[in-house]
Order: sequence, then C-alpha cells, then structure tokens
Amino acid sequence: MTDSDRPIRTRFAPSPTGFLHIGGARTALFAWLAARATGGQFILRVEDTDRERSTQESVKAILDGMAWLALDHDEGPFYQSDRLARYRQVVDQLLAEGKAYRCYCSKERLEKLREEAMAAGEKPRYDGHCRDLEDAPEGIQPVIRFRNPDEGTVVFEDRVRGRIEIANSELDDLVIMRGDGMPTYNFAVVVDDMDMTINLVIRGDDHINNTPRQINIYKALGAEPPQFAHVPMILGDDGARLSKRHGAVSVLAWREMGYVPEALINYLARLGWSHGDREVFSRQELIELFKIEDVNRKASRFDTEKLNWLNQHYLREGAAEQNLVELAWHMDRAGLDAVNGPALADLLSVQSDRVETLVELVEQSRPFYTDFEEIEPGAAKKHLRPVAAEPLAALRARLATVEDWQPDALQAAVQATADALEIGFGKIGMPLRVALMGHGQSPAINQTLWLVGQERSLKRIDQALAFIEARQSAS
RNA sequence: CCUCCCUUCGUCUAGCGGUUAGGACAUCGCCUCUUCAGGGCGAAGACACGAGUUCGAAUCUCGUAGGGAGCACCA
Repeated sequence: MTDSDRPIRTRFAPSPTGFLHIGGARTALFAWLAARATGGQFILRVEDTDRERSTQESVKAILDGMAWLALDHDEGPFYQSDRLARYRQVVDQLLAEGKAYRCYCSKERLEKLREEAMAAGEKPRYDGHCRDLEDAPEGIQPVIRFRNPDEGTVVFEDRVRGRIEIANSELDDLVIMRGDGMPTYNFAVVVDDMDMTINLVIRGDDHINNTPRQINIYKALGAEPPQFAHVPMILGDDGARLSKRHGAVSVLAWREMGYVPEALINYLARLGWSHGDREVFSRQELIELFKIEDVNRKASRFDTEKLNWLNQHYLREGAAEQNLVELAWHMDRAGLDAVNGPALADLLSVQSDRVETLVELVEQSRPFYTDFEEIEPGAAKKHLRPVAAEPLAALRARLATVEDWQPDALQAAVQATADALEIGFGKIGMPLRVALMGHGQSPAINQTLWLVGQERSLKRIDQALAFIEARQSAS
C-alpha cells in the first residue's frame, strides 16, 4: 500500500473564535475528502484553550456551517477544554524527564529581549534564561517551556509541499503551558493528534512554520510524528487576505445569498485542487477522485463569478430534493408561502435555469405568490398601450375556457389567439407578460401563465385592461 | 533583518524535457429566440525576469524581482 491510498485518519480542528469562514471550510472539505477517499476517519476537535476568545456561539456557528455543507465527522467533537488533566500529565512527564522547564521570566523581561533582538536586526527568540535555574523565585506562577534541541535540522516530507527543512537554531523554547495551567496551541495539538492517532494533519499553510516545533515535541514524547499536508489559503477576489471586507465571511452567509451547498462544495474543491480538465464534480465523484497530493501549492483567489456559474448548474441539474429544501428555506425567509402559488418543484423546474442564486429565484417569483402593487412604469408605457387591449381581451376570453391549465394547453391558447388576430406572438406575449408579472421579465409566457394560475391570470389581465382604459381616457 | 513558502491567460487551472501551451469562469462577437435567461458557434487572452544544464526547457539548477507566512502565556 502506498502513501496515497493508505486510510487517512485526520481531523478538522477549528478554534471557536468566530464562524466557519470560507478558508476554514475548504480546509475542512479537503480533510473530509481525504478521509472519505481512503476509507479513513474524519475527526472534529474544538481548540478552545484560549479562554478569552472562545465562545459557545462560535462552536455552534461552526457546527452549523459544517452541517449545512454536510461534512460529517466520525468522532467528536472533542473539546480541548475537557482534556486539561491530560495536558497537565504530559507536561509533568516532560518536566520529570528534563525536556521541559519552568520559566519565571516576567513579561517585561521578555519584551525587552524582543526589542533588543529587533534592534540588533535579529530574529526574536527566547534566550533560555530559565533553562537551568537552580532556585525558583517565590511567588511567581511559572509558565512551562519546551526545551527545544539546539542542534540539527528538522526535516519533514509534506504531502502537498514536498520536503521542508528548518534548522533547530531557528527555533526557541516555546511556552507549552501558560501560567494559568492552560496548554498552548503548539503543545495541545501535538498531544491531541498523538492521542487521537491522527496519521495525516491537514491544515492551512500558515502552520508550516509551526510544524518543526511540533515535530520536536512528538520526538520528545517518544511518538512518531504524523504526516503533514499544508494546503494553501484562499484570498479575496482582490488578492488580499480574506476578511470581513469581503462580505461573506461565514459559509452560512453564502446560504443566505442563495447558494446551494453542492455548488459551494464543488467550487471550493476546485479551488486549489483539480483533476485534469474537469470542472463539475458531484460529492461522490470528489470522494472517488480526491488525492491530497493533487492539491496545489499556490494561494488562490475566490471568484464569485465562477461560483455563480456552478450554482446555476446545480440549481438546474443538481439533486432536486436538496434544492427544494434550500428553496423552501428561502421562501420562508422572503415571507412567501408556497400554498399561495405553484408547488416549489414546479417553480424550481421553470426558474432554475434563469437565475444564479435562490435569492434571485425567489425575488423573481414573487408575483406567483402574492399580488404586486403597481406595474413597472417603463414596461407599462411600452407594452400596455391601446393596441394591446384587443389581443388581451381576446386572450382573456380564451383563457377563461381553458380546462387543463398546463403549459402545452396554454401555449396553444396564446398561439390560437395570435393566429385569430393575425398578429405576431410578440404583439400579444409582451403585454400579457407585463399584465401577469407587473414587469417585462419572466419565463416563457405559457410557463408564466401556468405558474400564475388561472384565476389570478384572468384577474391580472382584467387589471391590465382597466389600466389601458384609464390611461386612454386620461390622455 | 532573519527563516520558511509561493509565481502558466483578468480568475481557477491542465501541463511533469519535444504540445499550434489545453480546458473552465469572466469578457467580446455571431446564431437561436415571445422578454429575460439559457443554449450553439467563434474571437481575444498566460509560461514574472535573467543566467545556466540540454540537440531541445513552462517543465531541471541557480540567481533576481514580486507576493505570502512566521517570529505571542493567539490558534
């Protein structure tokens, strides 16, 4: 068995200091795919050792985001805050073995050290002042530092970046436990990944620099380090790092904007990963084809236009059941009730290839569920003119007799009316469209009639005729 | 300053020593057409730069430039 098909046991380990943003979501997706593709496991772990910034709401937001994207986990969620005793135990072990030590340095001293190093044009590092301290000062709650090797080089083979090596002389003795007894990130990850027998750590490439320190800790613990795969980050469409300025920071904000999860999954997967020339992949195909080695190294920009294209694709050709769930959610949000108009499945079948998002779909479908206040002036002026009165009246009479209110019959009715009056389809189609919708854009006219429904269609034609009448007598 | 990472059309990417450098989104044009869409056809558009290695480099090596990350009792 080669590296690329060995079952991957990996995890997604967000810190609950915000929502699940697009970059985190993609890292989670890659980890999830890697696990699913190899028949391995995907574990969810919440890194909440930062008491100041971690919140329960964030935990919920992240779980909700994962659920919406249907990135299910096999184990967890585990919380680092539940594992404090374990970290303490490992720290004690390192302390007993002389691989870690208590440090009593004040923040002031550390600050001074940093400033001096900067001033001297050097990289700020802890100087090891407390490494071999004889007598401990009284009354100071020490932090615990890891005794990093002074010599040698840390080398690892990254599954996406290739070989990376850093000299130990570049590293210093990092704090692994704070004064208050909480472990720090670089230490907790190692203990957790070791305990959870993670064999491939998949994370953002901003962690490359942390990896050598962590490998040293694994070694000090006598553990075999896992493999690593550092995936590139996602930039905003302006090339700058993703931030609140870019709008949709939370994946759930994309839901609100009318995107369906399969589209976002497909888009995110193709951002930084590819399989030949293909663009469209179902979730199942992604699982079959994904290999972590095929992820590229370059940071990529988020392109909403391409997401829009994929979203439309999935609206049209994706699983209808899923789309209907999302559509219902948006209808509800827009204050529209499906009982007042066409079935959502009919609506979706007609509108899905005309819009890019569900928000657009719902907005453009309002007239099917609720009456409009006024006819858009431009459209009225152009299409609801006196010449339109006769065709509309004739059509109204014919439509009133239609028994089977279905697209085919409706198409025939409109065509027959046009033929009888010897006018082109457009002469009757546009006035009708404006009468039915209140403006000039809608699906094909027979489908529009179908969705508006018979009773409402007749009513709106009457309304339009009255409008033409009123305008005529006013002038 | 230092350490590490990155660099193919505007964007996402294919490419693993020999290709007219391919595809997709976006853009532009034409066709289809009862509106808007959609669909069809087509156009334009890239190897950051400079040296090597080689019969031959987008592909290998080294520089340069530009971007990013890290240097916390944040993760």
